[in-house]
Amino acid sequence: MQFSFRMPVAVHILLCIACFQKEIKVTSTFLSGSVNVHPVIIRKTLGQLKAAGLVDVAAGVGGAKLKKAPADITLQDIFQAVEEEEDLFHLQENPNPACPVGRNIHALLNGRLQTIRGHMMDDLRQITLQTLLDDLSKRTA
Amino acid sequence: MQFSFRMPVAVHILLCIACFQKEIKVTSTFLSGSVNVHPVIIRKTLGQLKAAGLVDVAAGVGGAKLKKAPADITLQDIFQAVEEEEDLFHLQENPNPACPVGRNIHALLNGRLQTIRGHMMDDLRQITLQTLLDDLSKRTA
DNA sequence: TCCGTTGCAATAATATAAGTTACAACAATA
DNA sequence: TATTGTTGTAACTTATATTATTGCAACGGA
Repeated sequence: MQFSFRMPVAVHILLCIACFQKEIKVTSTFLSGSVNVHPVIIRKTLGQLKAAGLVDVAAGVGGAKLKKAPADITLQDIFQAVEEEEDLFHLQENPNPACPVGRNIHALLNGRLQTIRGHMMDDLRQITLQTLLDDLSKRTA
Repeated sequence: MQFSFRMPVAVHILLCIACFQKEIKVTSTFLSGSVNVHPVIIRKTLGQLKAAGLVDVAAGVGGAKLKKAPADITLQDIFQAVEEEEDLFHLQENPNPACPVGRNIHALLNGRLQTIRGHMMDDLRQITLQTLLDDLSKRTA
């Protein structure tokens, strides 16, 4: 059990845009070739990133560009743009209210799991696109 | 996208055992009634908890008991007993090696995401079954 | 031997994600 | 204006993972 492609794919997309937007027109077909994911998934993800204000996508002519500086885009921004779930774990919906454990299990776990999710968000916020770009240029040097 | 029932269900099971093991024989049928999950799932989960050394299950006669003190069972123990995945996110398997981003995306993300997962484990380790039992008795008082 | 239970396998049902196809709308341009 | 390449969606299919269900052998005590 783990999170899906989405966030990593979105990061990949944004890195490609950051690297190539000055040289070429970054289309969903181009991105599809680098990420190796279907163009429609790319467009859907791009749409979520656009809705989150992270990128601009040219309507007819095509091509995506970053809307913010890489240092101002965090993994938390990206995560929240593409993942809609509020909870880290799926809790069983109908525990038995006649059982003291069943009656309280949600209350016991919810707060604590939300706290953990909050820490995860804090961690994601520490990583910016610029961090990754710097690391990338080190590796390609 | 989120983690499945498993961990919360396992926690529910262990709490029920802790609460009722002195009074009654805690069978998978009984647990099924409180958690509201199919008995076979209960037995499977119980099997994982047994393999992890957290509970003892009586073979023919039936009934489960804690094998360790509630203060010595952490949510991390439970999580690891029932979730086998190593990675938090599913990375795209075949990015394009001809693209500098595609060639390095795994290296860029893997370490950072593992660190985040490590923090999550640290958080889970801070919560013991005893913590939850104390909270539970406050709520039922 | 009978009974309730566990352990396990096989299968079905369900949910979610990803892939695929099709097509309207858009903007540049020949 | 027609053409071209692209985006934005919707509908459908496929793949995968999780949970539910059924069936049955094995176990241990009454």
